Amino acid sequence: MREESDYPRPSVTVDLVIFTIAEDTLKVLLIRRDSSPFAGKWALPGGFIGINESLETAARELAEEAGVTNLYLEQLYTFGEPGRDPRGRVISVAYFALIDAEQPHLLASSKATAARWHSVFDQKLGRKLAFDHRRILDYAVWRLRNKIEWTTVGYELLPKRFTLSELQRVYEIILQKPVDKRNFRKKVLGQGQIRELDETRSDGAHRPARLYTFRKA
Amino acid sequence: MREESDYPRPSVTVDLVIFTIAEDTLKVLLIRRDSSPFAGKWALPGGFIGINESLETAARELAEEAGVTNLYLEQLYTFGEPGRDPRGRVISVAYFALIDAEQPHLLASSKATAARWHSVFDQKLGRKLAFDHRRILDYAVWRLRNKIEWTTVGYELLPKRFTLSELQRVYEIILQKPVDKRNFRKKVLGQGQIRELDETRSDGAHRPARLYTFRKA
DNA sequence: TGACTTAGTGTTATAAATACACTAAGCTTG
DNA sequence: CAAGCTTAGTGTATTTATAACACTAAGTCA
Repeated sequence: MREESDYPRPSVTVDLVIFTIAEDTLKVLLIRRDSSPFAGKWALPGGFIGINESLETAARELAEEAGVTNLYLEQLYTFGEPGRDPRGRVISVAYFALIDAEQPHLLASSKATAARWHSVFDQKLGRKLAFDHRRILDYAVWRLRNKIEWTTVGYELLPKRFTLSELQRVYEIILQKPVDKRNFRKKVLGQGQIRELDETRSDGAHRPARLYTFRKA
Repeated sequence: MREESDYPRPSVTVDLVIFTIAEDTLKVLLIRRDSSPFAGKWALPGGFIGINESLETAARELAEEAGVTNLYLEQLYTFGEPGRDPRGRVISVAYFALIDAEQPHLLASSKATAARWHSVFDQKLGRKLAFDHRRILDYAVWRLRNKIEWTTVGYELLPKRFTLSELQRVYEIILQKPVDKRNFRKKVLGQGQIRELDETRSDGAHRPARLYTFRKA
């Protein structure tokens, strides 16, 4: 076992995969790089960690700088292959974040002008990504798909009040397959995780939908 | 976003949680610390990563130094709270490893004399652990429990040829609860992941057990 | 050779997941 | 203001997975 750390140290960064639902698709927040390497390509928001900053705090600050707050955050994986960053050895602790469907609109007014939401399912996105961010993004999508099947994390992508159809649509977008309406409603209502509100929402020439809210544990 | 890394860099280590089954319990490999901090306490095998070494390679080398080879390895989580190591900022990428039930016996003949197998369920173990290794170990046990319920990772804890009773016992030890023999056999045989061998093993005054082997995907 | 001990085997009941089609209600427009 | 449009909302039957449960089989040892 190597003893003290007089060895050269790698840099440590935090990279963020921030998802949201917008325009009927799953979007990820990317920053356009204006300098080498990968100038002109798109990258996950990321930055070096402060020497006294916890990983999660670093992730939250990064999100704020990108104009996004109030997020669900969890550690995803640590990517540390030598050579993944041409500038030198960089180990990146990737985090996975979800924000609700109202926030993305606020982004336009943020200072981070180079930040843009991209559809995750855009086939052309792969070739536009810097570093190994394609792989990180793929892993994050895989994780999101697993998680929404076994947990209630999908609610993090919706505003406080939502309709069951909206919730179902979130599942369909993420899983990229249709979901049976009756079975879906049976399942989520049976879970006891959402509360029916005394309110409905009308939007368009059809029956208004009941609103629900998520009760956190 | 912080730009170049002229900031002070944290140290990065890899820590290993190596599990095996021995003496009818789940064991973890620990190293007795002979120097400060935490002299006399037990720690997970760990070491600083080389500047050109991948995280997984570092983990495998670490295992070899501890006298263990041929392991199932997967990344567990990255622990990076400031203050988790009194010597300074140390970010540790923890790996989770399983070795089969024959290897631990080889350990006695290895050079790593300070290495010892400890029962994970020993109540007194918690207070003997250095750093935040209690937390890392708890998380690894939690992960192992989840994994054996949804995957075939449990087979990694057995030698190439094993009986169904041995496999069942692995599950009972890890889950710390009894498992129904008939349902268990139905499930694992139905999975198509193991192959029946034309061989049995006698050990003691009872009917000999059929041997099986795991077919990897 | 009889007793002991672990190996090995099926069925029934319960719970969970799936497949499937019509009525309800507000809005729009002619 | 009535007819038609559109999405909201609801129940049952089938299939599949999980859980509970007890006896016979076969080699060893005394």
